[in-house]
Amino acid sequence: MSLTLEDIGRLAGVSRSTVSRVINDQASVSPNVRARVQEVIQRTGYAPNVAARSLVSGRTGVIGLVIPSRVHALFEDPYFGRLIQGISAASNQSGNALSLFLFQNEEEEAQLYPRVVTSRMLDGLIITATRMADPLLARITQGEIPVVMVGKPDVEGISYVDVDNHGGALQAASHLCGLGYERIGLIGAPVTTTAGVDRLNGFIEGLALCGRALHPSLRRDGDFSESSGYDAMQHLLAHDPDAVFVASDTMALGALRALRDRGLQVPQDVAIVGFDGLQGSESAVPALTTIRQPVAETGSRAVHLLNDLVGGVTSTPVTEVMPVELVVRESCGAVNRSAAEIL
Amino acid sequence: MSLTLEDIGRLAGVSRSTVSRVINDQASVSPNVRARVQEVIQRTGYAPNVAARSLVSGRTGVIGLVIPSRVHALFEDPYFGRLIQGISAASNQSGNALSLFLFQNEEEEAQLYPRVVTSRMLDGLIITATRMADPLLARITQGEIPVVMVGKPDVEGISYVDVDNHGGALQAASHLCGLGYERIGLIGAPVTTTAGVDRLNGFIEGLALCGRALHPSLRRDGDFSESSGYDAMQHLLAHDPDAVFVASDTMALGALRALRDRGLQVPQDVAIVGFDGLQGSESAVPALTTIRQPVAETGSRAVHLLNDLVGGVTSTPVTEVMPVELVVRESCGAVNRSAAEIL
DNA sequence: CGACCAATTGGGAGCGCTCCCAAGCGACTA
DNA sequence: TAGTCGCTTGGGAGCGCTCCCAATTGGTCG
Repeated sequence: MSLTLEDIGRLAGVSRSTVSRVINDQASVSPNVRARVQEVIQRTGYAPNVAARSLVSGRTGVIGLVIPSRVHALFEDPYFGRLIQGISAASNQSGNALSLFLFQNEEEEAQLYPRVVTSRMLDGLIITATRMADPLLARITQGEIPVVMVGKPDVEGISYVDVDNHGGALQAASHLCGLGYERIGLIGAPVTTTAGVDRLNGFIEGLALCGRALHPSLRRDGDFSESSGYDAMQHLLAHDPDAVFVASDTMALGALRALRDRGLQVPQDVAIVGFDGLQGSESAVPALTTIRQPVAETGSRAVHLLNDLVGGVTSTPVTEVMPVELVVRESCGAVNRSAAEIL
Repeated sequence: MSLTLEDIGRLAGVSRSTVSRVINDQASVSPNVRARVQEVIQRTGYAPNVAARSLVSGRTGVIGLVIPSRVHALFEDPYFGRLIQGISAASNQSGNALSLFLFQNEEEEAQLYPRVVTSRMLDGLIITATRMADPLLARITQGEIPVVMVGKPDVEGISYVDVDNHGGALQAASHLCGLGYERIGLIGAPVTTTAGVDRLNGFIEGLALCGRALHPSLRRDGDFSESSGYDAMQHLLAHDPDAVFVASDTMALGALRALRDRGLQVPQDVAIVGFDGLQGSESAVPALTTIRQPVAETGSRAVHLLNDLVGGVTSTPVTEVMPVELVVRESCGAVNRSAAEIL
């Protein structure tokens, strides 16, 4: 039914081995033989059987992307779509296929993960959206397979790509301080994630640099969902903030909605700075000032690190931190401010 | 390094063949041998090498999900996240792995698709988000591999799962007519998609049932993006609609933003009905009346159909249409209306 | 008590590929 | 001219599994 190396060899008048050499770009094939073989491959549309190939080579050409439990909620956030796009693009480019593992619950995870890893169907794994003390991380460190994480894990010895959560939050705090706000609050990301912890600490440090502290009543954590941002903002309003840093754009959208419902103006009554730089932050009303993180690039870097690991280029755990960028739009009040200054 | 059937056999004191029989749940293995083998498998954490297995069986246990070009824009829409979740869950459940193919452009698609198909890495393919006269469809019909589409293709002979776009749009039109609106407009989905065409026709038919027609100046098509909904609504406003059916929730959110920018009230000045039933439609201001489609279930059904095709249960193309449901919230004015009636 | 049968088990073959070694061949040197 | 070397090329072995057939076993029946 399907063509084999042997078939191509017969058609080109050479042996299986020679065809294999041509396909794998190995030296010591005479130019005209190479050309003849390539012509036959082109004409027949032959592609090597990946099963046979990986049976002997031990490589499958497939990398896995694991997004563990509780994603049901998380997928609401456009972040994952962007990440998947970045990872997919880089995989395509490096000649890998991408397998997606979305685990609905821990049971499924516990059942599927070991099988996936030990059945040798993957060359390596990219894992994201883990939480602290995630049972998944314990499995990883047993190290049957190369792993790169997106987002810093809370254990040592695993390669990862992270974004500068700390620096971004610090910048957000400084920006709000610099604009003269006095009662600056925080809607935080879950502190069960390293991103949540880093954004919290960066924010606190940023306030400290301006001689301020984060008053406990002006902090409320959400779970990355829009509605949790809405709820958190409602609580904070009881304590009268004049500015709030919201540790994700999706939650910031919820915060904006809460303010609108209360009839409050942004940024006049309360200024807002978000974190992520997602599509929706630009078309929000008012347009959201935010810390933009390079999501697709983060995914792409993870693929490259993983390929290095798989190819044996790297053997020790590697770490990379992607820069973030403050994007000033309307919600922080900086625009009005400078307009006022100009007048 | 890695365990093989032979190793397990040695540990259990039986042969390779017997272990294979146990793993594949075949008859004619004595109960105590079976138990002994299973114990060894459990203890060692053995999982069969998928490459070796699929080399001989011709099955890989992997299904592919293809989302073709131009998705860069589309991924903004939470629809795809939901779809992927549904497909992933069903794959996990049926013991398949899921490979994701996001093609950034037609070139990449033309290059990768044939290789993926002919290299036998996939048992079957789910394809979505194609447009009319999509070059990808021409390839499919050459039929090297079982394919199920999500969304009706514009050619015959391919299995697919679709949602009742026509019926949903018809229902939206009837609902708005029933509420007494007179100048009912449409922000359509691209007519380069069958969903766009079906929603358009369903809407026109629904108006016709109430003795109305869609005036050309009250129709404007978007491209599923929030901003296209914004733009379309701005144009429609020049023609003074009192209600608009927007053929996707994401575009409806854009339409809502356009109305807010003009200082118009929803539903008092313009009523809105969306289509999709996404998360965001509920927390929109005002909450969006919409036609809810069962996205995850659609994906799940596609996996099941594909498995039937792969397993040889089905051989002729199969078609399935998922029901949709009108979800009445605030933006259509029905709530206020009945409140007014009560008074 | 011997022959036959079903149930269970083991091992060979082969899936399509890569790797390795040996053979062929032309050209170049002593 | 004979020997040697390097470049090409072909074919055997084997990756780990499933499938098939043959061998063994225990039990049953005439």
